Amino acid sequence: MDYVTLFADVMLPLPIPGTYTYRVPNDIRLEAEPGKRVVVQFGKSKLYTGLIRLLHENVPSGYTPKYILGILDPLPLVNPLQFQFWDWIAEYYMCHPGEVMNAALPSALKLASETRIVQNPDFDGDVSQLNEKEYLIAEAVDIRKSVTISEISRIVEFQKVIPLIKNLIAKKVVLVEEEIKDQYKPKKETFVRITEEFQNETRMKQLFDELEKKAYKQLEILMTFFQLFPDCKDGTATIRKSDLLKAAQASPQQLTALEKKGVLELFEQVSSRLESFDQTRLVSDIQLTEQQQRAIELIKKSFEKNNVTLLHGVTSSGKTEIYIRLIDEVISKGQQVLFLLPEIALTTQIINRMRKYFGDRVGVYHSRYNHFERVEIWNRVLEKSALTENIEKYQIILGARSALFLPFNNLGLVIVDEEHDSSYKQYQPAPRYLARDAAIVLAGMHGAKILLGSATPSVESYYNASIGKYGMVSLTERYGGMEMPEILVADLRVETRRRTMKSHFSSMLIQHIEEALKNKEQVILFQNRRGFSLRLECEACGWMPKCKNCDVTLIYHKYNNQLKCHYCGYSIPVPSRCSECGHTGLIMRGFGTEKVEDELSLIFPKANIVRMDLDTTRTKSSYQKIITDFENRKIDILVGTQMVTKGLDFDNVSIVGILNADNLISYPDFRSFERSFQLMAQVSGRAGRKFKRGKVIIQSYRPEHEVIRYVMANRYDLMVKNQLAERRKFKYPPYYRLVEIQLQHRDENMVNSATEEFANQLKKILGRRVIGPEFPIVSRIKGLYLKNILIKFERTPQMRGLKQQLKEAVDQFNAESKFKAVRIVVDVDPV
DNA sequence: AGCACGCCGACT
DNA sequence: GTCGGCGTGCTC
Repeated sequence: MDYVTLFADVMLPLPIPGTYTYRVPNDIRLEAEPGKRVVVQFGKSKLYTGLIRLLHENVPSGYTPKYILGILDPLPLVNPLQFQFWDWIAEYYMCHPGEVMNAALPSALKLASETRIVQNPDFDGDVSQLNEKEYLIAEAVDIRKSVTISEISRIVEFQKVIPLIKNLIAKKVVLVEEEIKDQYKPKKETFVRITEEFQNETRMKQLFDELEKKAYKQLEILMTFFQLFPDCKDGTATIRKSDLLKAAQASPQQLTALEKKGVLELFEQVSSRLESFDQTRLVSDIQLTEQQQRAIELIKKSFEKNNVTLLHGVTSSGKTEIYIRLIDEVISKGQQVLFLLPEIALTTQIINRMRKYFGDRVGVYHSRYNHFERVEIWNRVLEKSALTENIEKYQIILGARSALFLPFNNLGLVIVDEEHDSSYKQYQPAPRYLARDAAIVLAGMHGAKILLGSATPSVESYYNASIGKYGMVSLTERYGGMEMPEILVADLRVETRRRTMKSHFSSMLIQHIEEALKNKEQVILFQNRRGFSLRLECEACGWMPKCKNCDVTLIYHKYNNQLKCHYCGYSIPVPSRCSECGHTGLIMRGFGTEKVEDELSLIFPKANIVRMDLDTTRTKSSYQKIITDFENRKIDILVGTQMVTKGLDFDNVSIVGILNADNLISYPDFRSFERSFQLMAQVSGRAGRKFKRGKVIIQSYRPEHEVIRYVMANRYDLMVKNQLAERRKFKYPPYYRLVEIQLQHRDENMVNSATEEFANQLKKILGRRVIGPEFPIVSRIKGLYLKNILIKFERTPQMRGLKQQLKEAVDQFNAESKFKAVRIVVDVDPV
């Protein structure tokens, strides 16, 4: 039959502009569809997974298109709304579409030619069902253990590789190596069922009588089984062994006894990696306070007029119950909900809470999941997926910022909790997007409503609400009538002068901790990361060991007794003498992690002190253990970084201490004032018990500072007012939009002159909107010198055109100047 | 991003 | 005289 040749514009996961046109082979032209993945050769030898964006019949001129080598998906993996969203991100955040694709697709969906194929450990060696070519590949894999796709293409014809490998995977002969790397093994669980012999009712009755006298617990196991499956008399009723034991409160030995008697039989079954959860509570059972009830009504009312509503609720005001109610209403209409949280706020506390009400309809998506779990989640959001045809779809996704990219097709509501959190901004690599803002755009494409929640909204969102662009609903009372904590400031100047400081602890803080411990109450101490790190310094001349690649001092790590750079990983053993003056007296500077513990335990020898920071929470389980121990009151004092401020609710904390408020406030950034307030207010929110007002102690050398005064008075409103005035005056967001342009090169002079010239070029089109060039705080990273140019755009409709001009200027500078080798990184709306 | 092509320094 | 450094340009 004659066809007009079909062509496909394919998007590749690479930092290149636009799409590339490939020819669709006639034998698979019916399978081709936008949104499906294809394997294509790009360049001399590389194979990539691309996505079909568009099918057409326009014969390209000037080159001969290559063939698509294979179509990977029976059904589209990406829907048109997603493509529209990706395009917006690429456009707005000035990056390449391929970079967005890279961020959006779970890596397990992007097999490239260097993906290695290995033998499936379950392969029994039976090659009888393989055809000749499959056999050749199987043999190669057997002999060489691991083979790349391009190597296989030397064995068989290039175009046939992908379908052949697909067949071999289906026949369980080979695996894709990434699966091995991620320790992917299908999860197997033991299930229990009644043996054929005992499906006979009289036989079972007989057994019951026997067991009643001799082994009552075994009888209980059986009774529990029959209670769970009251009308199942055949062998189709199965239950997870662990579930049965739990329900019957029996031991494995007791179950084994039944197995030996031939009553029960155990068998293994592959189960989903994603845990299954039962809904144990009904949303309608939530008892809302009057305040919460009112808030829900106000939010709904606000949604009638505004797409975006800001929920400004003080800490512990019960925002979660409000979210749950709103989510319930949206999913009952058959729509999807996206609930975004900052990564470190995605704790089991919040996840379990959602699962109690929504069971298996909640999916969780964050960085602690491996590639394969992510693919499963993707497929359970996708409207039509071959993989999960008969599995219940997720209607609610609880996730960190990357959850924005899941294949939603019918969003009704997007919630961005802790919307002020700076970790919503992705900085490295591109796309450098701000998830909160992108969520608003995504919701707009779906016609969904957006709820931004925070106890301390960002200045931007608060401003948008105050000018009527967003709706706003406030919760001013804490749940259960809990009072706002009392905030005290320990004046470190006075305490230092009077010599009442013990190491880094003021007498005021120590006194309060003592009292809390006496009352069996718990304490949280907060220290930001900067303060936590230990540096080495020469006593005599002040020299500090620096990284040879980066413009930073090295950080001491106790476990391997080395100094390490936190930017590039460069590390050296601890030097014994100063390399400047040769002095041997090198001392530790900074309030290091162990030091806090050591010194605290000297002051409070009986207290159980645990610290929580990146080092002690490397694994998911260690993090969870600290939380659980703290909840169970096994820990008296918890010392931690930002981590202790997010998403955790403890009910026995009477004292919260902020060890050094000053290094928070003194950070040289236009947001430092806002950030310090948010952080201190958030940490303070951890204080308070059901029947007792909590206390917060802020240690500072500058207790008269405005931020501290606002925190003490709990005056978020004044903080914002102050900041808005400042930002208007100095041309910062929300009145102006920032674009930061960073130039990078390993030669310092090159960066200097390039930035100088580029800034001058930009000034020609953008005039006084161009600020700088200036060195960033860390001016060299991984051997590259860095210099920034900042652009301040006013918020007018013409801004789009100017941004377009900026983009052109960047491309032109990249392509034509003598500074081609200088890398340019553009960050729109830096946070 | 990756890879080939292409022009300048330390080695068989 | 070659091997290899990474600067430059292209990939459907």
